[in-house]
Amino acid sequence: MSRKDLGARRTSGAEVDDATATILHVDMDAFFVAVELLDRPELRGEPVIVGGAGGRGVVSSASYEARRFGVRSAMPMTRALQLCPNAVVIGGHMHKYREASERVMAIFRTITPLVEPLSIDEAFLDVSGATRLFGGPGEIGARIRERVVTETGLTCSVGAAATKFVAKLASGKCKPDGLLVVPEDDTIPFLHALPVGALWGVGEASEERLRSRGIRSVFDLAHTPKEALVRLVGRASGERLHDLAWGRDPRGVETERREKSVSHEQTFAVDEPDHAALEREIRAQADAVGARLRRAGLTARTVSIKLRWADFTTITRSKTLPEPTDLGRVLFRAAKELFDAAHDEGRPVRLIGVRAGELAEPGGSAALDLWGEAAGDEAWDAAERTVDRAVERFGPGVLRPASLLGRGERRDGREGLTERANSAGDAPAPKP
DNA sequence: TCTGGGGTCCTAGGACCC
DNA sequence: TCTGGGGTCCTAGGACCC
Repeated sequence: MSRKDLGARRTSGAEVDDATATILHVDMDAFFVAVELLDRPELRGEPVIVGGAGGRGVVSSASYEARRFGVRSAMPMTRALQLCPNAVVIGGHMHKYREASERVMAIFRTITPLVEPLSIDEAFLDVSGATRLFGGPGEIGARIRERVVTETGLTCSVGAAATKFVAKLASGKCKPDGLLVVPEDDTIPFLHALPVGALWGVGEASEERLRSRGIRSVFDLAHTPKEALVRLVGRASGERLHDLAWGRDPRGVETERREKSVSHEQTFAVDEPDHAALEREIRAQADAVGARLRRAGLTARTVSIKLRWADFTTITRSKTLPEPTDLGRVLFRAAKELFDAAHDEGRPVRLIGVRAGELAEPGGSAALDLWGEAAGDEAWDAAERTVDRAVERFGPGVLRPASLLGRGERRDGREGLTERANSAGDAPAPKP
């Protein structure tokens, strides 16, 4: 019996009690490849790989035909082509995948507003409030699968369970093009049969450490004392793993998540030894990061750079800015400082990257930036126009000159601005 | 085989303050 | 005079995920 049949059987009727399995995990099948095949139907049934075609490319997505040869995502392309020399390699088109992703997520949102996109090609849905309208979770899962394929031409797999991580395991288990409901009562036997590596957060390193203590299955994990796990993999992971092994996962479906950092990085086709060339790359990356911050209406308070040498050793260097910023110029200045201190002239660099962290909605700080930009040498009315711009950009509720710019709020010691700003906020003031 | 680009989270140590 | 413990912030590195 194929997995597809299994999925169909499991949800076909009354024999499965799905009332408790109200969290759905929907995962698109070989997503990037599937989107490409919409434009190139003649490749259907062939081994197809989406990924970096160059010497240093890796596999992003592989068709199931290619997977039969052992091709996996994140595998170096050279290796993939050794395993499967006849594979058709397609470079990625992220905009197409993003568009397709939006269409699919929109379908989910017609079922329930409680949708948590987990990545470009998967999402959690809380359907506990949708059962009256659409039937049980199994029925809803089937409906979603049908709608996705008829409306986009893409297939997906759906797992349903009482908790997020079991739903995700379930969708993985019935892939591709399947559906699996794990009722709450079946959770423990379902989990305990899995290898530890199946658990979210157990990668190669943890799996190896656990194996060294004879812990191979989730059953083994569940029957290992929590403190022993903590000693093996750390406090947070140990406690979480122990909970997961007993089906405990209190996380709800969260519709809003705010990004915590924005970054760009680049691996060179050939290692780059030239300091000036590397600096140009950093400048371009810092500008791109700044542009993204401004578009998202965010500011960053930390800047980091990442350097990977020819031998693949990787370092990061970071610093906290005196003021949050969304300006590429400011990000670059900080990044260049870090780079100059970290790079030995002439040492070949494989990868370089810039990241902005500690993001915030620019309640006060970005408004302060605008003030600061204008105030350096500028006249009073220029500063006033800046306030207008800030209000226009962030809304009147955000800018509160008296409290934002009042006593001791400025951390850069530009006293004159504080003084003038105070006057502006409190009462009309004479021009200086 | 030789390892992308975008992220998140955790740990640990040192500085600093109370 | 010498010593403590806790909290917070900053930095670096690493595991992990898609």
